[in-house]
Amino acid sequence: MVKRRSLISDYCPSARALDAIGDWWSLLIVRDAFDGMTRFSEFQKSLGIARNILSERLRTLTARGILEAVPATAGGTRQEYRLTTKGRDLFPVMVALRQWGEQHLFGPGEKHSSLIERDSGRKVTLTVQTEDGRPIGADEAMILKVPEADVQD
Amino acid sequence: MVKRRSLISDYCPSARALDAIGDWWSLLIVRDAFDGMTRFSEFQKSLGIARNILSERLRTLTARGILEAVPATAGGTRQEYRLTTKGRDLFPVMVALRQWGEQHLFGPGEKHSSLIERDSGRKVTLTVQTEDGRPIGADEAMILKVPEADVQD
DNA sequence: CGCAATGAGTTTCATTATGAAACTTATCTA
DNA sequence: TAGATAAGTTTCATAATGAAACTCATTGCG
Repeated sequence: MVKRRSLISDYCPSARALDAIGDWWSLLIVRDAFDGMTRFSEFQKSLGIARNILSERLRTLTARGILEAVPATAGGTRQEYRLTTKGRDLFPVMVALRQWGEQHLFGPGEKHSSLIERDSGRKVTLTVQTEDGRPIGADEAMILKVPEADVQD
Repeated sequence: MVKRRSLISDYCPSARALDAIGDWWSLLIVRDAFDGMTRFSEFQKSLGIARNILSERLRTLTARGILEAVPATAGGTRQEYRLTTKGRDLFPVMVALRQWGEQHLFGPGEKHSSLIERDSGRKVTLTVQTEDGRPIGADEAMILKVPEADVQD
């Protein structure tokens, strides 16, 4: 398998995003990180991921600035993996995935975990809207491409 | 490589969502579908994906009800792949990925395509909020787990 | 109409990524 | 201090992927 073509030079932000976190495990690790997990073994137990793969993914996520590795104890060699600001900014992505999953991947009456506001207990939702706050749907939006003239090879 | 463990029975909607569309190509195909592509060769050219893999992915996305295959011409054997309602409901996921990509994966001054409202030309953004419309951040939200008692093995 | 070009796949084969298990240090804990 | 746990790394078998060649239908087009 010739190494997968990188989309890092693509001018579509979604493509670059998928290039960074679009592999199988990364977003699951990030989900667990949002859930408060920080240690290698926590991720490993939660996801059932092979330890060599987890090791590689944590390294990559750290290299990409989504997680940061901080020493768990002073002078120790063990690490804690924490979300960076960049990582925490993936929150809307997680919420979007969750919302779609709730809508389409659970049977009626089937239980699932929920995302709520800590203080009020209210359900958290996500809205696509224009700058001035009007919610809109996919059919009302369009992609404005980068003009060819501005794209350097 | 023993077949990847499915997360379809996970009670976390994000995990199920990733199980459905979390592989490398699926969301890129969906992105192109949002962009109006419908034909095998369009996807193939746009993504540079191997044709056997594209074939398999289109089959899977169709089986999962995210795309639907409709005959391109009456009596013909060629297909058109169109987003279903379930597929179009992935719009917020795409917007979330795009927004994160714009924020974190482009240098200052580097051009990228933009998502705008067709009629007004206004930028489209995405907000995480409570039911009553107040925007909130990741730190104000928490996951409410399914009580163990309600989870059947 | 007939033939070349294109579209939409499928098959085959080489290579890479993944998973499981065993192995290695380092760090806790009783 | 010894045994248990944490955090990896190495090794090996297997599955997933990619490229290219191949197949068969459809489309142009002269």
